[in-house]
Amino acid sequence: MILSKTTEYALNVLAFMATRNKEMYPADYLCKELKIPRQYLKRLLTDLSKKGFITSIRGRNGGFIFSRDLSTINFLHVIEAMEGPEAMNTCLLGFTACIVDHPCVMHDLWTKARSKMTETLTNTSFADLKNKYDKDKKSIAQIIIH
Amino acid sequence: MILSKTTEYALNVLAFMATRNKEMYPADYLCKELKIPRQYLKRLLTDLSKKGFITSIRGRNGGFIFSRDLSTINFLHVIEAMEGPEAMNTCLLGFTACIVDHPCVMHDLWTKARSKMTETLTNTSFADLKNKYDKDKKSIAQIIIH
DNA sequence: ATAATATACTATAAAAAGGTAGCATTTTAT
DNA sequence: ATAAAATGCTACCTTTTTATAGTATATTAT
Repeated sequence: MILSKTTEYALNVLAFMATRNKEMYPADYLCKELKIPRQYLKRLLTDLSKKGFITSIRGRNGGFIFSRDLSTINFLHVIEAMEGPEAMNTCLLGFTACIVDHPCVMHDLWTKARSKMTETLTNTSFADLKNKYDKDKKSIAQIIIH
Repeated sequence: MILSKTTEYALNVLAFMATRNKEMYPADYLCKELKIPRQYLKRLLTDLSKKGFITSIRGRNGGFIFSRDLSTINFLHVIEAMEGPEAMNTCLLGFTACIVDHPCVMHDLWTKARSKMTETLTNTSFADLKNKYDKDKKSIAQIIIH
């Protein structure tokens, strides 16, 4: 499963923000915690806020917060926002003409297997992530290591 | 699902070679049929032969043929050979430290969903692909459109 | 007011992926 | 032998992705 580094960063940032209980996440703080290149992360954060996942607050004491309830954002939302709406919908063989009317040889098999995955990505919101994190924290010392 | 273009080309070429009944596939022929950039494809074919999927035969009347039985090559083999052995095994959140001892928050869920997919890729050999192609060819006019 | 601390923007550099061109080498039909 | 037809190799170019630097703008504690 290969997502672009940028998408991984995005999921990483949002997962971090979702599981901590801070009121505000300044870029520099996130940068330090997640070891993502400073300027690149800043641009990513601006991008994520333009995409409606987080809200930016400028000025002293500013930073970023989620702009809507964690339960309304799932993993597929983020992946598709970053990689394009068709990212999880492409033909395994790369045939542009592989569509319902003219499926390629792998079509049925692939669609079935892939849908299992996107199902998971759709059914998991960042609220679920937070719940799991809060629950597991008690038993496992370090869940996200960074 | 995002594979690199090169990996898509690789699957495309091998799927094509597996389903046609030619004795030999010269690079120029594959290039014309599959519309993959000529020189790039040549390099890819050399690469695929070095990786043991196909054998190159030089000189007049040369070209490429599968170097082993179609039933011994599955889709995961090719994807991992192209993208690296860990390609289908990476953490969704991109945490390098997400391992069995210290799983990340998404680990269980993700591993489960993903394994459904790799299972399909493992269980489908290029012989299966050929069988499916031969069977479907009768009912669907054009299965692989290019 | 002003200094401190944020994000926003723009331009550019570096690295990786994708693609091109030309020539060398190998094989075989003639 | 030789020409044709194939792969092999190397160097380079283009595009995309990732990363950096510097400056502008906004907000607020003091």
